[in-house]
Amino acid sequence: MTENTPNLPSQYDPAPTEARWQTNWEERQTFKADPHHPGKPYCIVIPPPNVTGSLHMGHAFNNTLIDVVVRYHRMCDRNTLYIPGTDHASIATQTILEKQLKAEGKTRYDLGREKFLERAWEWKAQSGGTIVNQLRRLGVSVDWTRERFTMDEGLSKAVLEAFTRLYEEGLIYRGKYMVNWCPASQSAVSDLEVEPREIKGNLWHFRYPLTDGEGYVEVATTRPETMLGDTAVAVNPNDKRYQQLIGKTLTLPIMGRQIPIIGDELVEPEFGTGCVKVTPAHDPNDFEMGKRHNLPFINIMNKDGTLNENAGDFQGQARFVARKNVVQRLEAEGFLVKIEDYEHTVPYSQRGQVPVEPLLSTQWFVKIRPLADRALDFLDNRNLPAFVPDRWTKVYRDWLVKLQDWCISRQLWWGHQIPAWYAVSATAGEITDDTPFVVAKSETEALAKLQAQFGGDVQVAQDPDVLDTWFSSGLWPFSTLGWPEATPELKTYFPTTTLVTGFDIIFFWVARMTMMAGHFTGEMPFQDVYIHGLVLDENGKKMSKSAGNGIDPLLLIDKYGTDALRWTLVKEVAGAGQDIRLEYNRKTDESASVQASRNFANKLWNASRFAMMNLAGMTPQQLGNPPSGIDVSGEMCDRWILSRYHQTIQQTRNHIDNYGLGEAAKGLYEFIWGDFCDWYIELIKPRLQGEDTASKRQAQQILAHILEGILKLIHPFMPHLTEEIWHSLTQSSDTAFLARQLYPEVDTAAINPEIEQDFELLIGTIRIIRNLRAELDIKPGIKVTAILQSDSDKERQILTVGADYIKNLAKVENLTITAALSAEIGQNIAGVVGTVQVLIPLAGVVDMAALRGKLEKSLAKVEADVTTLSGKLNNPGFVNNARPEVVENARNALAEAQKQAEILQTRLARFQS
RNA sequence: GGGCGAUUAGCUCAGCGGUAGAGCGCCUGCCUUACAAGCAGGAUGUCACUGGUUCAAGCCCAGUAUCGCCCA
Repeated sequence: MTENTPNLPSQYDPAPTEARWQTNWEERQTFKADPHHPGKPYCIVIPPPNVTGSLHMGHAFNNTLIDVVVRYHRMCDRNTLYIPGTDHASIATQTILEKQLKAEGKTRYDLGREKFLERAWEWKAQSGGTIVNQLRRLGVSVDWTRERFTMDEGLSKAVLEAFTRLYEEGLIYRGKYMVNWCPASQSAVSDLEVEPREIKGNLWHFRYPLTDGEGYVEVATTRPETMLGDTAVAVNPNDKRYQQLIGKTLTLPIMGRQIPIIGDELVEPEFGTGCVKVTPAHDPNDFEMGKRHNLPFINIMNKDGTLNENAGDFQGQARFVARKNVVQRLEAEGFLVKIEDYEHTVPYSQRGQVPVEPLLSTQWFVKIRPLADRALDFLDNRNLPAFVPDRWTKVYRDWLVKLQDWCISRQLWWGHQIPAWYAVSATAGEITDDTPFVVAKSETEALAKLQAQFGGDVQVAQDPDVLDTWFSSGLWPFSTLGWPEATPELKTYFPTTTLVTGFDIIFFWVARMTMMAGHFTGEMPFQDVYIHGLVLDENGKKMSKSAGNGIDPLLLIDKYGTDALRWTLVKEVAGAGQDIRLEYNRKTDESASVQASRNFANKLWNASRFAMMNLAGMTPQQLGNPPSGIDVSGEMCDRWILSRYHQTIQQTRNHIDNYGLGEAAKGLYEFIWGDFCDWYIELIKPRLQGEDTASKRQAQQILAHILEGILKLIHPFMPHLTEEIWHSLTQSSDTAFLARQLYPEVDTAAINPEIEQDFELLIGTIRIIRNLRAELDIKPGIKVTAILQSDSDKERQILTVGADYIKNLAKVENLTITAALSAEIGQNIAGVVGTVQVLIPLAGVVDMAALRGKLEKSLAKVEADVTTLSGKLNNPGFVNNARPEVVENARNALAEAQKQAEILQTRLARFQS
């Protein structure tokens, strides 16, 4: 230790360090991008979280993975931009607001649209900062000066531009179609926002009488109330039972309406009775049949799920109340045949958590085929975007192939209001299905257009609906860069490099971005799509709000530090796409795996402390770089650690370049804790405290050089800790940052497999001696005598070079390295490594039986090896067919095993005598 | 019903043709002036099952089972 020892605590305290660097990075605009900066651009846009949400483990995982690759590429001198931002989440946000209103006994209609939106913006301002501030605690290296929100001015402009262009190109239309209606949100929802649920329900069988009095037909349904809107009964035209009925007329019970029996191939004769009731306004299949057979479309339902005037006596009843009453009435009138128990799937609205109602209504749609086909063309002909792991390509492709028109209108207020204006003079302000309209970028423009058509005193009203949130999210990779303006950002950073996201939104989001970008920019919005798995809870279950099994990342950050959480999330990722499971104890809020990562952070902290205590207050720069790997002379361990270091650089870079983040992390862990801390630091301690100034200087140089390299290598994973240590180590000013240093470059000349292999013999020898010491229960402070015998000149040479290492790390006083054992070495115990036999003379009383047992066990293992290896080599099939180096390896292994067996037999024989 | 993934040490997971690995946990011994959030040593496996390909199979192929996810 020197007079310049920095006074650092022996335990790393993440909280103050992390807060300090987060503030510092942001205040100094460390991650602010400059589109005019030279260097190959590297850009990632954040998958925008819901603005009124809060940070959950999925966000933590996603942003950690993104931040690792972003920080890495920034350090590789790419012109890097990571854009943060949030999404307005229309349905989710509006649901929250309406709940708040309900608590006050009000509805949104009591407030009116304008006041409601004022309130929505207030809520956004108040809660919107939450998730953004939580993101800061993850230490993400985003450019905060470019933070965006899907409803901010620029992005709203992009939405307006996209909508009007699609409309003018005939790719957006308004029409009356069957949509998924959520009576809870009172809005249409897309197919993706509907989840099927297995329900134990009933199948009701009814009798409909033939008008001519010649009997009945029997129909079965899971939704009895819809019979009020029936306009036909259908049978399969090939069904012999009913063929003759086609064309006849039925009298619909309750309503008394005359409805035809039609023949349609769609009817499955095996289902129910083979006769199906047809309700064209309330079922997608029936809708198609209705169109084919020109049936009336009778809508019996209001937007809130109650029945309307077309439902006769049942008007005003909620749909499920009406269901009971309709069944009761049918039973009373003798039309109910039977009620069966019936398990079936019912589509539920994800947001509203109620069954959706197929409803015929007027909505806006995107004509999707041209957009999807374009995206498919990019995928098939240019492999864009490239999915990692590749298996997601098929999922994405299949989806695009079968994609149907996208309903983009939502009967909500929070969101981008549809830029369509209607001439409502003739309808007293009402917008009907037939009201003429124009699409325009502003009311002024719309008014001008309508006036040109209808004259000066036309009364206009804007479409009250808003757009699906994903419409604006679909523009995110280019709207955030300034589109439709031709900004320098757009020019430099688009197409973005990579999208990192979970598989759950490939359809929702990824496909919509590729379609929108393909259409508006003629390019795919990113080259690669890195799809990661989910964070599962301690029981391997998906974390979800409804299951209540989420683990709060902030709790773990408070307890163990951000770097520890980041490290845990990354190191558990296998390959690229597997789910990860997080260990967690719900009683104590402790996580063994995050704790292990905290311990690793502390290990690096202490190794750094040790280094700084031994550098005489000098920085790596002041000490100067060590001789390059190939030239470094003298100490074998110096050449060894430099070889290991450069190999680690190479592997880490390769892994990150291929999205193998977990592998990169594991490799770094082994190098830092194993090679660097357990071996190199221990090996150079005598030199650091010794008198040989040249040797000491070289050890200091390498120690400092590799430590600084380690800090750089691991910085993308553990940014705060490394930034902190780097400033101490390099004594850098507050304006320089590790985050902006260059990532270490590999020097392949320093990689020396032979040295590494030789070094394994030394490590093995040290381990054997330590093991023998433990067997003999020799206290750590006591030094022993050891004899190393080998017939191999090479092995003896390696042992001689490394003699001091063996003496120091195995606590050996008298070390003999010899080709031939002298006769009088007396009683001893032995181990074997390579073909070196390691002997420690026995002193005093020891447990002979135990030692013999140990020898016998080793021998048995080695003999088993000999058996399998010689069996292999005696097999001509192996020798003739296997690759030469494989056979060679087997020969060497056999020779070594035979030698080891021989040594152990000799020892055992001598031991017993 | 269609598709995808998983099944390896008590637990969490690597390994994807050439004699089974890591971390945690467990056992033993250590407060060795970087670190007890640590150091050293140790034990632990019909690699889900059944066939097949191969000189050689956790690893490739076919099928079976169990669990999970996605789509209808």
